[in-house]
Amino acid sequence: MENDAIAKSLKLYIVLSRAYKAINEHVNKVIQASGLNPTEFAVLELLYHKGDQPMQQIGGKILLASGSITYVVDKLEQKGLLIRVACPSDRRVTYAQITDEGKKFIQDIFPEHAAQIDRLMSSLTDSEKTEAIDLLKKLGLPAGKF
Amino acid sequence: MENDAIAKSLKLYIVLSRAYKAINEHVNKVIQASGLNPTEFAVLELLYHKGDQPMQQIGGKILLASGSITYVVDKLEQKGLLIRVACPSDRRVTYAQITDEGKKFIQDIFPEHAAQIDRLMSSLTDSEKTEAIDLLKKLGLPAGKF
DNA sequence: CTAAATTATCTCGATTTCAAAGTTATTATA
DNA sequence: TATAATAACTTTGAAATCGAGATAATTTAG
Repeated sequence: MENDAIAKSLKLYIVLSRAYKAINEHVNKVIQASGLNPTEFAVLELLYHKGDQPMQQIGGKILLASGSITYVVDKLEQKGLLIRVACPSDRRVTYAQITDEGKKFIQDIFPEHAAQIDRLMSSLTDSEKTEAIDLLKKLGLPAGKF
Repeated sequence: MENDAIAKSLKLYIVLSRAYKAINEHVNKVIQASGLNPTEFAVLELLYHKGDQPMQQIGGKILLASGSITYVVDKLEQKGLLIRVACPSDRRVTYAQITDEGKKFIQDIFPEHAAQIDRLMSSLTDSEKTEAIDLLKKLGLPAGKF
C-alpha cells in the first residue's frame, strides 16, 4: 500500500527528529558549560578546523542568516576568540580569523566535546555507526527535492 | 585505534545533524506556508492525534519550556484553533483542546505535510528506511547517558 | 486543622535568531 | 567614465524561546 510507505517516511522523520534532539540536548550542555552558546561554538570550530572564512560563507556552512553572523562574530570578537581581517583583494569582503586564544579555547574544549558525542553514540556498535552514516548521508543531500 | 572510533562518532554526529537540518528546512517551509510556525504546528498536531493534553505535558512531548507553552497556546487560542479547558478534578490543571476549526486546519495541511516528508525521504528505499528507523531508535533513547 | 512541600500555570526579562532595509564597495554596461 | 546592477556586510526591529520567579491550588506531615 502506498499509505504504508508514507507512514514509514513519517516514522523515519519522527525518529530522526528525536535522535537529533536527544543527542543535541546533551551536546549543547557541554558547549554551554564552556561559556559559549552552540552557534558561537559552531563558528569558532569552523574557523579552527577549516581556516579563515569570509563572513558570508560562515552563514552558508552552519545555516545562519546574515544578520545573525554579524552578531555572533561580534560576540566572539569581544571575547578575543577571533578577529575580523579585511580581504586585500576585495574590499567588500571581511574574513573571520581565529586568534591564538581562540585556538587554545577549542583545544581545551574539543576533547570533552568529542568524548561526549562518542558516549551519546555508544548505543550503536561500530558497524551500526557505519551503516547509519551511509544512510544519513543519502538523506543529507536532498538534491532534486521540492 | 580508539581515536578512529571517536572520529566515527563525530562523523555520525555531523551527518545526523545535516540530515535533520536539511529535511527540516523543507518541512518547515510547508508548515510556515500554512501560517503557523513549526512549534504551533507541533502543538496542534499533538492535540489532533493524541487528544486533549494538560499544558505541562505538551512541554514534555515536544521539548518546550513551560514559559513557551503559555505563549504558543495563547497564539493558537487567539487564532481559534484550540481552547483552554479547566480540569474539573484538579483546578491547577488546564487542558488544551483542539477546536473544530483546528481539526479542519490539520486535515487540510497534513496530507501535504506527509507527502513532503515522503518526498524528502525518497533517497532511501523502503528497506533502507526500515534500517534507518531501527538505528535511529537506538540513538533516540540515550538512557544512562551523561 | 495548620504548615510545609509540591505541582501547574503564568509573568517577566534576557538571549538568540531572523528578515528587511541600509551602507559601502565592486563589476558590468554603455 | 557614469550609471546601473550586484555583492558583502551591518543595522534595526520583531519573533521565538528560555530561565527564574510569582501566583494559586493541592497534597502531605504532623
